[in-house]
Amino acid sequence: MNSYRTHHCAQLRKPDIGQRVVLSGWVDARRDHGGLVFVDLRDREGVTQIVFDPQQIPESHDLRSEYVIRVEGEVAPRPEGTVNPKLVTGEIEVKAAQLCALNKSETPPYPLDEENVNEDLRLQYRYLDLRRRPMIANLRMRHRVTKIIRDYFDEQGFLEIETPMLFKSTPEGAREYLVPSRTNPGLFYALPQSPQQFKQLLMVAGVEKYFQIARCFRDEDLRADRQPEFTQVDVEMSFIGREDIYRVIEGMLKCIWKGAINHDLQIPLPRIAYQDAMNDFGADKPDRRFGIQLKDFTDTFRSSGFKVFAGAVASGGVVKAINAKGLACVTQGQIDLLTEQAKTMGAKGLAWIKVEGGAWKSPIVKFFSEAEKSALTERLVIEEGDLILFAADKWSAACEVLGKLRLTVAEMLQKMGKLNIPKDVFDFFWVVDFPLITFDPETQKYKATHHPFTAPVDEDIPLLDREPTKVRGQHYDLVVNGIELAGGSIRIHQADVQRKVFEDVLKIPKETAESRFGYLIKALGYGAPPHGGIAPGLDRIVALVCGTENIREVIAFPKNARAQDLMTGAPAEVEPRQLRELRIQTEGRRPQ
RNA sequence: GGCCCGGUAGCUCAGCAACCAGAGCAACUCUCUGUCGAAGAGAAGGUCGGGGGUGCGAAUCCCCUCCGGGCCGCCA
Repeated sequence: MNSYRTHHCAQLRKPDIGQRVVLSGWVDARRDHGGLVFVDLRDREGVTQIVFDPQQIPESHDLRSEYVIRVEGEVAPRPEGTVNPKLVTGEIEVKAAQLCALNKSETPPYPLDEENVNEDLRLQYRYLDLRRRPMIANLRMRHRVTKIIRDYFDEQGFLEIETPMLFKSTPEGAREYLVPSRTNPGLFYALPQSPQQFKQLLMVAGVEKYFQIARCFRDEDLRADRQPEFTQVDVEMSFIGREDIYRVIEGMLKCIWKGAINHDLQIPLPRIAYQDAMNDFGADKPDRRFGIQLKDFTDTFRSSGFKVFAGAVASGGVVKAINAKGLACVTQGQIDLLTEQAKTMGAKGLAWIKVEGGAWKSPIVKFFSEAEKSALTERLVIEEGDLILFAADKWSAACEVLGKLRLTVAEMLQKMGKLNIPKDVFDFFWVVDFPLITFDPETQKYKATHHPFTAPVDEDIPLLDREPTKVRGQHYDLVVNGIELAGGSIRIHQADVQRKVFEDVLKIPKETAESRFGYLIKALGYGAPPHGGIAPGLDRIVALVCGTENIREVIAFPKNARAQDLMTGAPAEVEPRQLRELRIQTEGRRPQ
């Protein structure tokens, strides 16, 4: 028998009364009555109340928060009226016969039962933070989800295969973390942004069904749902099409939601086209849990007296609007903020109408004809108290601006209590029919919407040369509640098509394509099977089932917004000797 | 790189030009045999993030700067 414990701290119940037990754990709370001392003893599983008689055990007065102790004693019923219904062990207590202090503790830098504590303090003392009940629950949930995923893919005949962390730089995508090579002075590895190319090579190798709980690295700016290192459920299959991917991933989600939070997901999931998502919600990952859909008024304003709208239409653009129901109460300051937001996204301004006191209050409404007004009233269902926002621009720009404003006004309405989004709704769906390539105005070049290995939809292949932006990719995103949870595609498996995409469509010089991706094209030439895959974000999945929006809450040791580890102090300076070995010279730290 | 919010005791926060900057909790000392965020008493704890400016007077107003968080850009 283990000498530290016979039971854990959430185990003892009424039937155990009279038993001699040993418990070990941390002092969660102490209530010293002088002639009687209560201690809530906590371990990973829960809390049990210990009662000390200080006459028998005088050291019980000296216990403090987070001391580690071993207690031997007898399970006793709590006296009439002192049962604690908040604890599963609340009907019993342990009368201590022996106390052994295994370790003392410094006074914790912040109270562990406090909900709202500065996150940098929590990150600095992460080992204490993880002792808190919600954090233990999150770690446990992550373990459970990961196990469900492994079991699921195992049952489906997948092999879990590890791929290298030290990879080659492929600067097309996200900024990479570079690792200098000592044995090849002056040369660098890159940490993978994802195991994309290796999993395709595994398909060429004939693995057929691969998955991996894979760590990925991206040296980009952080967000609440973005860490520099994060985990993907990386999946790839051979001899399949898009439908097979949907089926496998939907099955995985159903198992996770059932096993983690006992929630029954309805599958198959709905699918919406990229074009429709943009038209109706102004986003390729729309949050459909609330209405406020975009409406198109391009035809209404084609020959309008309001030249801003008519002009936008004349130059090939569109006019779109949303109705923020009940938001006419916004202040001018808030309108200015919304305008500012629209401008940062490239809009020249923001046209709006407040419906207040039975009148349309707006600087532009005087330009509108009666026909235009009635079209707006009818199609936007305008009523007293509404706020209408317009965008007139190129199709994609107008959609994106209103899509972002839609999220902002929904947030404002939520804060005012005028919009309620239930917590337990999971609106899952697939977004499909993305354009294969997009024109990037910044570089004035075509670039892959997803990545350059994505296969075009078969019947669109003839358009590759003539109208490349019309070509749809066999790409799919999994979206839930406005969050992109996964993205993937059917890949190009013919070397000549892959070469054509690199050289003719993306205009990557032949030599560059060869040096960066030559091994992949070469591999495709040796009998690559048709294949495709997807990569759901594990951190986001776990955050969803834990009910948090911040993935730092479901990562044991996350980085802060500057990608620093506040506990260990990484990143840090290194010894000059280390740099010499790597033949690296630095300019030192950037002066602050 | 841009915008927004925040920084006052160990923690959470109040104070937002005028007694000497406060409260709750924690820590410390003491009292107490049925508490469960124990209670009561006492004593202690502050470069008001830092620097500069305006004022008779600044935690409070202005400027600069540092730190934390959120968002935009960025994330093939």
